[in-house]
Amino acid sequence: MKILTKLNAQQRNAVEYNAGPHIVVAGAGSGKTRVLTYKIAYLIQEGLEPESILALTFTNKAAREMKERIRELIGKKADSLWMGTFHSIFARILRIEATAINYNSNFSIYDREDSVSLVSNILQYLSINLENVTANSIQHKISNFKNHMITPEEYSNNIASTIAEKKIGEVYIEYNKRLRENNSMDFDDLLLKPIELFNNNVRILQKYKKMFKYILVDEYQDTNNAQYEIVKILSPVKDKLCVVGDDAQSIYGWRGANIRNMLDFEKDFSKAKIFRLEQNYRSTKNILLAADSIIKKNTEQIAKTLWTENPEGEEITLVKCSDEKDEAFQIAKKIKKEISTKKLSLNDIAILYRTNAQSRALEDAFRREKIPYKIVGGVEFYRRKEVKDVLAYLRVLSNQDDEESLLRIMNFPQRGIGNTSITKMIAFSRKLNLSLFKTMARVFEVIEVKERIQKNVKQFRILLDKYIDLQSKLSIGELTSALVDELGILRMYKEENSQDSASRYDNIHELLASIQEFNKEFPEATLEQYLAEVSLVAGIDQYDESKNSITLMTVHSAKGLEFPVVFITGCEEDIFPLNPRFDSDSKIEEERRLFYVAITRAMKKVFISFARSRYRFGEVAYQNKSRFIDELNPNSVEEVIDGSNRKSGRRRKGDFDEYYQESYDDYDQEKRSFRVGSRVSHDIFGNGKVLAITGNGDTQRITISFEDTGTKQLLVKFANLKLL
DNA sequence: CCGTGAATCCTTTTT
DNA sequence: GGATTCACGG
Ligand SMILES: Nc1ncnc2c1ncn2[C@@H]1O[C@H](COP(=O)(O)OP(=O)(O)OP(=O)(O)O)[C@@H](O)[C@H]1O
Repeated sequence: MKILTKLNAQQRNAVEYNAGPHIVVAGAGSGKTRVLTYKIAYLIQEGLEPESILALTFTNKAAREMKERIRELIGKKADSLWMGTFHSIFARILRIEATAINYNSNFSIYDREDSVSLVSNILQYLSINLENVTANSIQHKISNFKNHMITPEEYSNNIASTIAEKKIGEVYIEYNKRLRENNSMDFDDLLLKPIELFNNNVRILQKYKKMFKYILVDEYQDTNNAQYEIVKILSPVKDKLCVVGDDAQSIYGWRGANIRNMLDFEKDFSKAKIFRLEQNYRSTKNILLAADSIIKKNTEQIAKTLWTENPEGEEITLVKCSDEKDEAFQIAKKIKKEISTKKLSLNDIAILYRTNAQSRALEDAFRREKIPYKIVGGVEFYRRKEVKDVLAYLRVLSNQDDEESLLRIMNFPQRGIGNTSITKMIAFSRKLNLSLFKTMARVFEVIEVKERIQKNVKQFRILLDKYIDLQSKLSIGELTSALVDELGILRMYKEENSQDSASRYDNIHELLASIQEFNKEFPEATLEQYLAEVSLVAGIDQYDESKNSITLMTVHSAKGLEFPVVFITGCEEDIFPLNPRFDSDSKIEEERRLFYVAITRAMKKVFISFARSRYRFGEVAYQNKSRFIDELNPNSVEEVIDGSNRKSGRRRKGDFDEYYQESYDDYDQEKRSFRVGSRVSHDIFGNGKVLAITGNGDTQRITISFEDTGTKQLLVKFANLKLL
């Protein structure tokens, strides 16, 4: 079998196994994805129909690439595989079966922003105004409930205890009700509704169980309870199920991912077989040594062996910086040096960070130093305001019940329908139990709305009707161009003539081009299909490898990727690991896994940078080097050459605190008494060590790690601290 | 009633 | 630093 020759013995065993449920548990770079890819090719070659294979990946990009690899191995048959993310595959199935769960097949998919705006409208509608509770935080909570499969009723009746929680329960109930009324689903529904669908419709379940003769799941360590449930319900008659994952790379716990799915696989699927892969093909010995020294510090994990035939390789270089600008500049310098001395291409280099906000300083430096870069994630194209505005039009044309989208465009571009009028129309529509869209046609009955504005509404409704009608006559590309043209959106941005509006102008052009392109690829595609596609694109899906440039992204986005050279930036307490102050063990362990993921993206060389101070939330914060740096095996790390003029010149890593301390006074003459590293005492919390000081004057805050009570942030003004 | 500039809040990671 | 809310002038 030709396919199997590209695999080592352990990989081959996993690929050939066919007797029941099995799981491949293995460390980074050991070829888990490769096993899955080859297994699918192998199955097809052995005569299984590609239509009967369901393969679930974490990102659309991963699916696309896997499909491409399979096509290289076995040809066009790969095209009829069911391959995609959980979200996109089940959105597809939900559209087919929508009526069974009382939805229409043209339902809209709400992203986080849409959901927040819906929550915000509900808060107003129910006149709920809670201290310290924002629409944002409630949306967050609701998503969390859904990820843990807690229904609104369950939450309200059994979990909510405080008054605030009861109120949140009310919002949750109303939120789900509105989604249904809007013929819309949020991201989480795309995983919950299939469960509802299959549990309540045996015939539909049987249909899909019969259809999917083999199910394969990549990145199984990051599946949540709902995804587990889906796999469990659908798992084929003879348990032809293969999942692969690495518990040490589980980094989406905050989103409901449950490592237990992985740890309990043997219990959950009877006669499950475990396969292990132990040879790493990606990284140097040094990088594996460093990665291992990190992950060893976690208590909860499946023990794994990982070895490589690759050379020892270079040690990790620590880059000590004074602030985020210095960091960016030093990295730019290192990049140029790497490229010139090792004849690397820009594409070989990735810059990773913990939070998107960190990209700013890096971008500035790369622009100045003329290093071409591409950036993954951040504010994604399809989430930009101007793009979402146009998409909202398309969503209304496709689904008139989508009230959130309708509200978004009601007065965009400005047509003199203000908030007051909209509120009146909404009140009218609630009273008569009509959709807002239907109310628009009867706006003359809404007597509270001024006559002049009634006319505006009516005219707007006529415009929408016209395009709803045109849908069947024009291609989606033509339709959108005509609409954008009639709305005068491009003209509007052109006339505004600011830098901001110029980029909006470009983005609308780009959107139109992307629609045309989609149209060319799928000439028969409907508006719904286009919208479904764009609602589910992630930042990483738009990653364009053909452009010759370095890549900037979060560590989360880098999952599953590999680069010859990796820079891990901002390795400071409070950034990476982020927010250790509210910490539980499980959270710090997830941060540590994230750091492990970061290191293991590298094939040949890792740089780790950290800064003494950093501009954050509008003020300068003094930073401490990340605990993860100290956890690295010293043998895997190069001695630090200190840039400053010191007598000793050469210094070992680990003396950063001292270095820090000396220069600290330069920054803050007044507040000498407390400095990072100082030991202090507090009347209630006891003794502790200062981790960070931010801000000035009355708002100056101090972060202290107390011996007994953990890390706390206090206002210096009130803390009444004594220096020890 | 609408649009604009100032004030205020919040501030992870993402399918 | 960015988004959203608030107050005021048109
Ligand atoms: N048998 C093999 N022979 C040669 N190269 C291999 C082999 N197996 C895997 N590789 C290579 O090793 C690298 C890592 O493989 P892959 O991405 O499948 O690992 P993974 O276990 O999924 O990694 P991660 O856990 O980081 O996602 C890839 O470049 C792949 O081509």
